This record gives sequence, C-alpha cells and structure tokens, in this order.
Amino acid sequence: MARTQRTPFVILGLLGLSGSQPRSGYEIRKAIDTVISSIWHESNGQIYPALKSLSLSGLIKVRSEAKRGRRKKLYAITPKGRGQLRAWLASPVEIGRPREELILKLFFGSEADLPALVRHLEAHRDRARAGLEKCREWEKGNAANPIRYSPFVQITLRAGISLSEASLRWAEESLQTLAALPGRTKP
Amino acid sequence: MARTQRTPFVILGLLGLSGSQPRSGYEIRKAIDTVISSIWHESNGQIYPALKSLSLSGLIKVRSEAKRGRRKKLYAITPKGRGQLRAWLASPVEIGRPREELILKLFFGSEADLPALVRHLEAHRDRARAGLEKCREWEKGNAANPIRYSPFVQITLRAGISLSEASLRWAEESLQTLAALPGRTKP
DNA sequence: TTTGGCATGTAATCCGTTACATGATTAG
DNA sequence: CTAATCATGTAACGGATTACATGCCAAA
Repeated sequence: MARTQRTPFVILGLLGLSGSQPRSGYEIRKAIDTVISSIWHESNGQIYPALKSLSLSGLIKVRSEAKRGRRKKLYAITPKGRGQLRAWLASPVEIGRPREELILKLFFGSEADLPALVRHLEAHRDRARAGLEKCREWEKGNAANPIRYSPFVQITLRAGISLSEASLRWAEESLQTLAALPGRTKP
Repeated sequence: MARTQRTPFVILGLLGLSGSQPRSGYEIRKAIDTVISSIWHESNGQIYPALKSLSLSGLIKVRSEAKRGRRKKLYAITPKGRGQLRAWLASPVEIGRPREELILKLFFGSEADLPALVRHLEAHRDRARAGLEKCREWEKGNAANPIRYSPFVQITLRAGISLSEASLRWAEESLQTLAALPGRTKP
C-alpha cells in the first residue's frame, strides 16, 4: 500500500483544536485553505468522503442544521477521535520521497536555455519573498496581540521564516551566478 | 488530469546528460537512487513502463545487448527526445501542493504528547545533519577535483546546503523551545 | 438578474508505490 | 552452495486531483 491516508487526521486535528466549535465540511475546507494553507492542502474529493468514513467509525459526530433552508452538517470530534488523533501525532513522521522539480531542472541546466532557468529562479524567489512576508506579518501580529500563539504554532512560524529566508537567499545568489555566466551580458 | 507525468523527463534528462553513454533501465534506476537521490525518486513501476512508451514515441531508441547471456536493453536519447527535454526544462516549474507532515504535527502540538514531538524533531534534525554533511563532502570533493561541476550542479548543491542548514538550525532552536516548556525538567 | 459565496457531494482518471515474478551472474 | 547484485518487468491497489453536478442565499 502507499502512504497511509492523512486526510482524516488533518480533519481530526482541526476539529480537535482547543476552543473550536463544530465545523462543516465547507468550513474545514476553508480552514485548510487559509490558516494552514502553507503547510497542507486537501481537495473536496478527499474531504467529503473522509468526513463520511470518520462518522461511520465514530471518530467524529454529525449534527445536521438547517439554517433558513440551507442545509449544513456540523462535525465535532469524539473522545475516540481525539485518541486516534493523539496516536497519529505521536507516530513517526512519514518521510516523503523527494520530487524537487526546480532543482531537477537546474541540475539538467546544461541542456536548457538560460533565460528559462532565470525565469524559474525568479518565480521561485518571488514565491519565497511572498511566503516570508506572510510569515513575518503573522509574527508581528502575534507580538502585538496580548493573546500569544501557542509555542507550537510559533515553532511552525519560525520554520516558515527560516526556510523562506534560506530559499530566498539561495535564489538571489543563484540568479547572480547565472547572470555572471559567459554568454550573458551584465545588466 | 493530475500533474503531468515527470518520469519520462527525468529519464530523458539522465540520458541527455553530456558525455553519457546509453544506459539500461537498471542503470537509470541506480543513477536516480544515487546521484540525484536527494532531489528525485522513481520506482521500478514507473521507470520500465516509461521506457517503453518513450521508445514507442521515438524519444529514445533501444539497442538490445546480450552480454554473456544476460539480456540488457540500452537506451539512448534521440534528437526528438532532446527537443522534448529542452521544452520541458523551459516550461514553468509546477508547484507541488504543500504536505508538511512534521510541521502539521507540530501545529497540532497542543493535542500531542511532548516526548513524541521531541522525537520527531530529533529525527528531523538528524536527517538535516546527515543531508548537510553529504552536501558538504560533495562540495569538498568538487573543490579538490580539477574538473569542476557545471555551475548548474553547483547551484543545486548550494540549495542543499542552504536548506539543510536552515532546517538544522530551526530544529535545534525548536528543541530548545520545547525543552524550556513548563512540565519539562532541564537536562 | 446575475454574480459570487455558501454548501455538499460524486465519478473519472491518473500518478505512484508496493509487491511480486523471473532469471542470470558473480563473489564469498 | 548461496547470497548478493544485475536485470526486466507486471498487477493490484490506493491516494489525490480535476471536473462536474446540484442548489440556496445575498448583494450589486
């Protein structure tokens, strides 16, 4: 079998966050796409089936609600679900196999045209910059707020900052290397 | 459809490397598992079917060889294949959706037990250290060698070093943060 | 009235891994 | 002799994305 499915645990994790009320599938999707968007991604085709199977296993429980005709299913984590979540959180992190397309394209760079590689690196640099900016704002917002993030969330934030910074520096440095290559006129 | 398949291009890239003679599927597999192991991964179930379809499309050509009874198929890139490779190398890098299991587990850290999180971070730190060491040795070997790596390969090396370093620093820093948490006795 | 956000879902399809099958050769 | 390495492949399965289907509500 391939990697064990992680979608259910992301859902359990979000529903288990302290001080979180029951959420609908739609809200779970939104939460993934906003608060943990730079850490994790899930599509509808994963979320809704997972919600169904989690209910069936008794790890979450549903409460249907009709808010002015608009149907809505609110899910909450059960004690059993919280147990499973804790077990997963304690289980070893599964290491993903590397698939670094940018690095691979650079590795084959001798066969490629330079302007394209430059474009790739510029795009990467811009993404790193944007990511870094986002993390820094987050951190600043946290520092200003009397209610601080948990140390755990701060650790994830620091990861984003550290890695974005490294990524950004590397991209800038590499762009300079490419610019200095023979056959390129200096700007 | 999902992401466009990249296996064929990895194969084309390896076969297209300047100064590379025809290789067998087995050798391609080995090359992936050694020289680009920290960048890319492929399994047999991907490689052999890809070789077949690449031959059928005329992007690579086969030459069967029987070396003392042991059958062996040697593949070489064709001009058409090189064209496709160049086109792919120039096409925008497809951004993978984030799936950072370690970061996610830390994010949900309030629900987890601390010793487990510490184990996760230690494992991560060790991996980062090992990766960094490997990159540094590579770089040292290169500096000592009169025939230097291409600037492109050096760029990928620098990426490995930069990111491993950042990863390592972050892990060490985070372990200290966790160690200082209430409920933990200082070592 | 039409656009966009809320809301739930399913089906097709594909990428990729695991696991297995098969067999020759070489080093210990 | 037997274990490891060389060597080529296939089948089953599962995880994940895309794309589509459906419908309500509010605001422009």
